[in-house]
Amino acid sequence: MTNKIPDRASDAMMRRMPAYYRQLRDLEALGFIDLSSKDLARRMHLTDSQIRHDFNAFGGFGRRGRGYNVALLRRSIGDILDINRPHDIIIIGAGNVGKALAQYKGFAESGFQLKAIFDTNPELIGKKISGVKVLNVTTLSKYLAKAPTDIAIICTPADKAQALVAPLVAGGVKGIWNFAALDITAPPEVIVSNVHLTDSLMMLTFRMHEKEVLEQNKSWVSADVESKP
Amino acid sequence: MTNKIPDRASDAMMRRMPAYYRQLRDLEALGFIDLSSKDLARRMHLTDSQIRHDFNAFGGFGRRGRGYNVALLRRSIGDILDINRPHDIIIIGAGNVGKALAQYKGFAESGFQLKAIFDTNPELIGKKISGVKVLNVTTLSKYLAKAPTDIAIICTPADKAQALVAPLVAGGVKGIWNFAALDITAPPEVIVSNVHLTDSLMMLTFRMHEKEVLEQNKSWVSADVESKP
DNA sequence: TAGATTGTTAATCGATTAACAATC
DNA sequence: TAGATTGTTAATCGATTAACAATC
Repeated sequence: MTNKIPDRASDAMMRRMPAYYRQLRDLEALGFIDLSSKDLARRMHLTDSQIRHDFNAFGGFGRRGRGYNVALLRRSIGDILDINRPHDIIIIGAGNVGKALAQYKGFAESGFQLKAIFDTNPELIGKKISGVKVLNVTTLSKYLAKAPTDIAIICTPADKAQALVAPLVAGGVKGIWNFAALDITAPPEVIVSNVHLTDSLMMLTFRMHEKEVLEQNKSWVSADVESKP
Repeated sequence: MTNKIPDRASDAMMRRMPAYYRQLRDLEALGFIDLSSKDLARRMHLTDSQIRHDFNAFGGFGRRGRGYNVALLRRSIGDILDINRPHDIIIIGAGNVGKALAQYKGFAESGFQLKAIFDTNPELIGKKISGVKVLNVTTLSKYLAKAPTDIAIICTPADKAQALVAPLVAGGVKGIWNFAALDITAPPEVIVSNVHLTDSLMMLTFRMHEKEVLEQNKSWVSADVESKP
């Protein structure tokens, strides 16, 4: 309500925001009207204190004694995430990853509208992937001049990714989601998110291995304790 | 060297580990022999202090006055991540996401070997996706009994995901990477990573929007300053 | 009103950074 | 040896949690 001027949100908080949104969307669909921070905390395995703290960083959307109105809260967080309006996106690179993302249903459900796919492969250019035309990447700048686009998803080979940044930025793209295996950099007016799919698998094996080691240590310790009379 | 008994690593540190590994792999390929925490820090936009702190949580792999041996450090971090050995993986669900992950080259390069794909669609069962057979999901338990598997990647519709956990755990799977649109839970002996692709897009629009708002506030402030005589 | 629950400040906890003795 | 750089402890910073007055 208070419409605070927020500082830049921490990464930790930013990561929680979409989870709040999903949870509230689900609860709204289930017919929930009001919800306390305590209830939400239980569902999301967080503390109620953290939830109130997070929401209050943006001004506070609750009513003392009553809790939060689910629909209002969902809309407010949607505003903060800027997903209460549609976003036009394009995909560059129609290989495995690009094609899969193009066919992915979840984006459209959240208001991300795929408008075009770009590639260099003459066999793909002119064809459609899930109803969206594949265009020649040489026409990218011309396309962006005509069709303002919020977000570009880069799914090209690693060595082609960085070169795309300049035309994208010049064309007015404000966010880049990069799946190419090499981190790209962009001027500060553009947000870049570099994704490394194998990193996630490595984090999984790291935790799997860590658990093994910790359990091994635990049993050493108990063996040690047992060996003492 | 000291082979410390580590605590559970924080999420923040865990996220840095694969990035260290990639960086060191690249530097090793480029022929680097020694590397100081300062050099690595510059390359990765971290502080040297944090890097030494991170490495020392696992025992310390450097030599005072000389820095770190790149090959040794890469191998040590590989050990910590447990990626110096191959891992067998299976994919369950051969839709868009499952198929794309099956065709993704990056996994094999990091020692993640796709051994089987499971689906319910009779048209897919028996066919191959990038050289790997699609099996009937009803044979999953039988398969796991014969072929011990480290990691399962779930790419099924949301309502099918949770039911897979029991057979996977019973079959000895130690890690689950879940792309289904609903969070799954598993007993504590198994590591689960729930991925939400749209969350990443929302974080992008969040930062894009935040930047807009912050800049708007900045110009209000400067307008305010200017308006004062 | 009494009970509930927020908004918000203070206390705590944990992660990052700084500093420097150890040592190559 | 002198210079460099780690390993490690202490200081700082920031995020999370606790507490409670405000108020529905």
